[in-house]
Amino acid sequence: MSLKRDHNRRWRRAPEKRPDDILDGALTEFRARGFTRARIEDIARHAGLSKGTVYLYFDSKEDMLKALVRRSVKPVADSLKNIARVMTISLSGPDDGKAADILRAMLLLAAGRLADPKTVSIPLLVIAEAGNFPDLVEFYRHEVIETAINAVAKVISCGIDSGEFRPLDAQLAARSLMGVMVLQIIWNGVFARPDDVAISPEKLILSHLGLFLDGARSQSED
Amino acid sequence: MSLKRDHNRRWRRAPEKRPDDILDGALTEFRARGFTRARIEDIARHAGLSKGTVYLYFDSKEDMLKALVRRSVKPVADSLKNIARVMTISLSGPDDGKAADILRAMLLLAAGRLADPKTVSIPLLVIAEAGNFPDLVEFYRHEVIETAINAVAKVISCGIDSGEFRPLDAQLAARSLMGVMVLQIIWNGVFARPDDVAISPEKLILSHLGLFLDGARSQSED
Amino acid sequence: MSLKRDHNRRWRRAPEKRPDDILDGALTEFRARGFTRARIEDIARHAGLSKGTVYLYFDSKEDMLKALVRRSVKPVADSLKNIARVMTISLSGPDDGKAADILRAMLLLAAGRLADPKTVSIPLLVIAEAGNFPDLVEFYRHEVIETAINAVAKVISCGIDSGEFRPLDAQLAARSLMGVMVLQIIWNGVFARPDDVAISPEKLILSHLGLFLDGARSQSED
Amino acid sequence: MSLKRDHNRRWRRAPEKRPDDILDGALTEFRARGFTRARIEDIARHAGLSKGTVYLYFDSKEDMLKALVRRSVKPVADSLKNIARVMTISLSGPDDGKAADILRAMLLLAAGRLADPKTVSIPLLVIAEAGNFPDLVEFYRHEVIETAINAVAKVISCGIDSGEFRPLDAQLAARSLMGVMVLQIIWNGVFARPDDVAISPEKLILSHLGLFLDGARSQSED
DNA sequence: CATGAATGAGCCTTCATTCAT
DNA sequence: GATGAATGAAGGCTCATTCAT
Repeated sequence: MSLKRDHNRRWRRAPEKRPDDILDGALTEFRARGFTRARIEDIARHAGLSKGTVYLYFDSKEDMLKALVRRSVKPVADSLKNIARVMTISLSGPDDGKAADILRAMLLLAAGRLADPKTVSIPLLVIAEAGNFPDLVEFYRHEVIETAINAVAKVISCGIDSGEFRPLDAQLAARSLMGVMVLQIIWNGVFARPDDVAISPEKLILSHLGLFLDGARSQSED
Repeated sequence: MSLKRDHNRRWRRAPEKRPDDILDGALTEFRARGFTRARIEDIARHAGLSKGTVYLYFDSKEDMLKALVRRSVKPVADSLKNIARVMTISLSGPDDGKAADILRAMLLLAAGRLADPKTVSIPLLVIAEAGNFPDLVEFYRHEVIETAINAVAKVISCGIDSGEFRPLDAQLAARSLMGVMVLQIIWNGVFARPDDVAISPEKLILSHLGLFLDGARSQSED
Repeated sequence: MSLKRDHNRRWRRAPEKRPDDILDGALTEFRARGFTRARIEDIARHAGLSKGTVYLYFDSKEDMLKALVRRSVKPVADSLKNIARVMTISLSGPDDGKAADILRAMLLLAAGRLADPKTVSIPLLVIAEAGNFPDLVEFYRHEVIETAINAVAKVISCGIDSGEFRPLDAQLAARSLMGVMVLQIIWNGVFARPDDVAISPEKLILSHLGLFLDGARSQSED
Repeated sequence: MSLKRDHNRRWRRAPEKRPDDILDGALTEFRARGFTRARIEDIARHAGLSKGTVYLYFDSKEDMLKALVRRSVKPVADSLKNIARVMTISLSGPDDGKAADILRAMLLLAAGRLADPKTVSIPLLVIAEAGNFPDLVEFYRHEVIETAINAVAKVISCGIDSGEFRPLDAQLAARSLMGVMVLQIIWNGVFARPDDVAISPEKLILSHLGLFLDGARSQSED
């Protein structure tokens, strides 16, 4: 048994996981060196494969990028499904603060994702390569950004309708709410250093939500 | 033959403005095709120069990127100087809403900048090339991000101290305030389409500020 | 799982015919895409086999090409044997026109072959890959070209000796006779389009032979 | 003066001749190793240039092949123009043997070209790469083959009309006439060895023409 | 100073060949 | 025997940079 160990360096991982392993490697390299400068050979090495092998799973480097973004969309969709569930539960609860609770659930869920560098890297990649892959940008905008903003805006609208919030432009308010997350993605993915006192996403988001909700509930004094 | 020399040459600018022209061209190309894929020849053409000539002004493509970012820092510093002036004026005014007014001035100033694509492109470029130029990132973090956040946080702190705002974590609150701007930069620079109904930066920021200020002034109900 | 093994496999031929099937596939691909660009996998598919399997029958792609040419030599040898038979028969016939009859038989036999694209492709392949396989060229020259030309030249010599033809350089005259066939091979294999009014090889050859024989029989007026 | 000799190996040849030098190198390599296996670097070396430089003159390897064929068409057109001149002169001469003289002039002109390996290589290249470049084949067929065959056929037709030749299918007869040349191109370009007793193109063609003319003038006995 | 021809390092992609199953 | 996943050499093309003019 142990004799077969690492024989000729073939067959290291379960073949079924190859595409995913490759995408992980691609993500790492794309983020570290940018799409253009990332070398297929390095990506392959991350997955314990040789250069040529990745072409058994992906047609081109561009294809990898697209698969990467596509793969990152699923979690967003799943998240939104979860939120819908929270929403349903919440709607059957007591009358006050429903929208607030849902928004909190949404943002905390998102905050949870911010901890995973793999998740955070994708939007950064899309941003970095925007100029070269307009269709990718369009896809991401539609499947992630608009989907998420609209979901938040809808909850805010409900809150306004039920009188929980004062009248607001829901689209703008949604952006007010989402902005911090974007800032945090950029911060963590681009500017944060290992030696930084990491800002807790939860704290940040609860603080933000506190300000937002108080503001949204108050009668504007301005 | 030699009579033809120097004809149909385009629009020879004052040599003193050359570096700036080149940087403008570089910015355009860097944003359109990414740093790696941008070609020196195209950058040169934007400035009405030939390939070789840009090397009289910059040592390398990398050098151009760094100069570009360095150049973009000045406006930020200038802005903050302006804010300091506003602050001084405001402090000599009536007692209420001073911090609020300063914050409004700061954000509107920033909102004004968001309209200029040239300004907006720089942070996107830094984000895109973060992996390849750590020192650039560090420079930008220190000279722009931290400077700006700290300025905002300081004003918020003043507002808290004067009782204008309820007790808040000024750093977190500053991020709450700045987030929308980051979101807007990303949106305009990456995802917005020409046919979009453009979101007015002023409206967005005033809406955001309204929520923030109301929230910051209220006694938290949460 | 293991139950599915060996299903939807295509049409398993008798293993004895494999090499020939493979060579047929190789010929098809070599002609369609050139030797270098032909892919083993495609060749294998033509024979209903998988990539690896062809290596059980041939050592390399180069080996396939050589086998292909070797295989094409047999029909030439067979043809010449047939001609020898015709010659024998003819020799026992009446005295006039013997050489002419033999030449006619030879050319018509060859003309028959010109209709088969598989036959015609081989010399084209040899021509195309001449630079890369000098030994192949040498082999083909010796086994096919020289053999055929010499056979024709020999018949012409007989015709001269018997007075049927005027004195001629038999080698040159043989080339005069064979040239049209080469032209026709090139034309059909390279330049002819599907929508062309196909030139009948028989007509062409009989016309050619008519000219040649009249010329060879006449006393030169030039 | 001699100090500048070979300085940094730049500027060896007259730049105006570069494209032609490159094409010569390409022709050499294409013939020696086939289009696919020919390496740009080797082609460049033939012209005393580096790899990248050839891309200043040609867009791609394919482009070189096309330019090569295009370049080879001009001599053919020029030849045919020359023949037209010969034809005009001949027509004003004595009545007998006009068509024969013109055909002799045409074939001898062509025979002269056969001595130049550069000329002979082109059709071989077209034949070798036919499968990969159908448009090139079409171009060559139209601009060279059909043009030449039609020119010959036209002269033969004149000869028939004037009673110089017996009734013949001019298209087939033209092929009878041209075939030897094709054979000779193939022979010289593919099968001939340095140690062969070279067949003189003139002898071959005069012999061929002798047979052809005698045959064409005689009243068919067959 | 300005030019742009020339250079050559760099990398994606293909595919013949191998070999564990 | 048969398979097809894996390997890695090879080469076309791009473009930052240099430098003779």
